[in-house]
Amino acid sequence: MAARAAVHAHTSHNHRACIDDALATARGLCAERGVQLTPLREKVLQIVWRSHKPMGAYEVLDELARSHKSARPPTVYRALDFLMAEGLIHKIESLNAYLGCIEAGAPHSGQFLICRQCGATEEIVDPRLETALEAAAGRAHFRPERKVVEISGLCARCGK
Amino acid sequence: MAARAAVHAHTSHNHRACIDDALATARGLCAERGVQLTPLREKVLQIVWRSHKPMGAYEVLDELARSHKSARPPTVYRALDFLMAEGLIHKIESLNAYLGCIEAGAPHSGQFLICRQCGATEEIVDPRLETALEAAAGRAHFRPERKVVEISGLCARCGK
DNA sequence: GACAGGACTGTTACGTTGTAACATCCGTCC
DNA sequence: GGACGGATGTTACAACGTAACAGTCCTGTC
Ligand SMILES: [Zn+2]
Ligand SMILES: [Zn+2]
Ligand SMILES: [Zn+2]
Ligand SMILES: [Zn+2]
Repeated sequence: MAARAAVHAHTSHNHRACIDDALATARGLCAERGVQLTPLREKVLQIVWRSHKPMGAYEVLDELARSHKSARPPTVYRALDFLMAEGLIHKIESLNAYLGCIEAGAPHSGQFLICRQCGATEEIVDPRLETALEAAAGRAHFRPERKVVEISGLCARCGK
Repeated sequence: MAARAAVHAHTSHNHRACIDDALATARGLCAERGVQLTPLREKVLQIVWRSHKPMGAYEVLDELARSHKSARPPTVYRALDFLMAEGLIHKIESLNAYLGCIEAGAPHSGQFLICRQCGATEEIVDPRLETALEAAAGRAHFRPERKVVEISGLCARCGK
């Protein structure tokens, strides 16, 4: 797998590299696992990765339909479901939208920082926060499986 | 404000007391703030509090319509929006459903433990987790405003 | 080569969740 | 009385998501 640059969603950067990296990683993981990253699924992944802003399913559909006339809601949702199952994208529950995963291959629920100003959403992988979540659940005698953490506010750039 | 029993959502308890307490607290807070907890809004709050399972807006609507023939989606969404604005209920984003707040009056984003087996959802107010969220955001130079924390899994009872 | 099975995609139709926009009602203030 | 602001009534629609069945394509088997 290609080395991953430490890019922050809200900063300007060579986003082409983000996309190429995500696609290469996805191809590698799917090959390893013996699942099919079909052209359709890859195209949807590419569309989701067009930016660091979570993208709604119908927005993906509109994009997809430009090159794929037969695209319908199930087309998109099936691809999104596949990509989520393989850990290649996340759903942002508070926005009903989807975002490329920056740590594909390492199973995890995402932790997200969503800028309400610019929309850029950064996935963080913070072991201390993960520990705190486990501990909080443990104190309540709860066995956690999926952890949704979505923090909205202002990113470094928009926060002045 | 009435003293609040430390009740866990998944355990059996005198739920009537939960409801009475929530309504009393709501009336007190709205009076203090000079906002109107109208009969309609109070009824919706009561319906949301019927259980410790998050309730969908259309489920609320069905209940409400039994006693309020003119109820329509906007009727319910306006009441839910008011109750959220006053911090009397929370929206559970991962379920598109609504839950009574156990700490009304103390402004906070909720932290929730959602049992996938029995559906009971417990709101926790865990200062250590809160601190960890703030710290994680801070390390990313992010200024948090709203924090969505929804942990799904098995509650103490369902986890065997 | 026929054929059964499985994975993927096409297609139609519908279910669920949420909102815009405008009308009406009602109490308060001048 | 008349203007206003807050709350509710009412219609229509937008946005998000899924069920169900049909077609395609590949592959393994006989
Ligand atoms: Zn990028
Ligand atoms: Zn991720
Ligand atoms: Zn209770
Ligand atoms: Zn609360």
